[in-house]
Amino acid sequence: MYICNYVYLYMAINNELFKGTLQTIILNLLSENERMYGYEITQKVKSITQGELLLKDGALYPSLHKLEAEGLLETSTQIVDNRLRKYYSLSQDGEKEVVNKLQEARDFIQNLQLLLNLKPTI
Amino acid sequence: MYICNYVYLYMAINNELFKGTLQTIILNLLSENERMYGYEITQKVKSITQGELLLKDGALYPSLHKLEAEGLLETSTQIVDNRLRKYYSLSQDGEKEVVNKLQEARDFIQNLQLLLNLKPTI
DNA sequence: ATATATACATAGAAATCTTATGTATATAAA
DNA sequence: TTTATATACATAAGATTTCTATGTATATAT
Repeated sequence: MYICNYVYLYMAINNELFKGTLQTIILNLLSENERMYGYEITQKVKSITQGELLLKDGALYPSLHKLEAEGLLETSTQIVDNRLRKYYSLSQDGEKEVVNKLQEARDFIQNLQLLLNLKPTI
Repeated sequence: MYICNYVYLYMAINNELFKGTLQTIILNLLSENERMYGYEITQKVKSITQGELLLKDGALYPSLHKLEAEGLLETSTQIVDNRLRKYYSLSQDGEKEVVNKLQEARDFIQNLQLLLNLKPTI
């Protein structure tokens, strides 16, 4: 446990920049996977970013609960190997919303690149 | 004043995503302009993003003060047209830090694009 | 005259994420 | 066989950032 926490502290990059992007990330992952459970999402994010972004429990679960409360996600529970899994999937509203969120993210990246000179202005 | 606020409310896109990027944006603007004052930064951000990102006073000034307190910015005041201007410029530490922040931003954008499928995974 | 633009500043509220903590089972390693 | 690690969920308290609202003051355009 101790070692584990240390490793995390040194691995985790500055997640500050990811603030506000979590809901979009979750919705997008669920748009390309019929259903996922929380822990699975954590691992997926970790593998996609090669360990650079580590989704914390304290951020993920409240975010999932909020998206469900907003009607964007639906859930179903299942017991696997004696452990509970809570599967999340996009609702109809969720499928609409992910399109909007992705467009917002594109605009955001575009503007950020302009502001930081990370792209030729054309 | 009223009309002005309304216009702002309807123009401003979801700035949620920009959380955490403000310091990097400020430092980068100052790395390509010898010195800038607060209001000038606001206008610059507005023009670069074609009005999509509107930097609020309540975010900008505290952020400038914090960067100064951290020793990344230096200031000099000047009176122009009977109005006070407080010019900010990068300190030596600031010039080093902007390099780090820009690299973090590049990594962030790269990872976000991977997570949102906004780029071929190659 | 009045509204708008310029120019700074700060306090309180809202939102998000981190840290810390809790419960519980399965499996690999010492 | 004890210990650590991985799996799987959850929440409360604190930190940080940004937004909203408010304040002061001058210049300029209508």
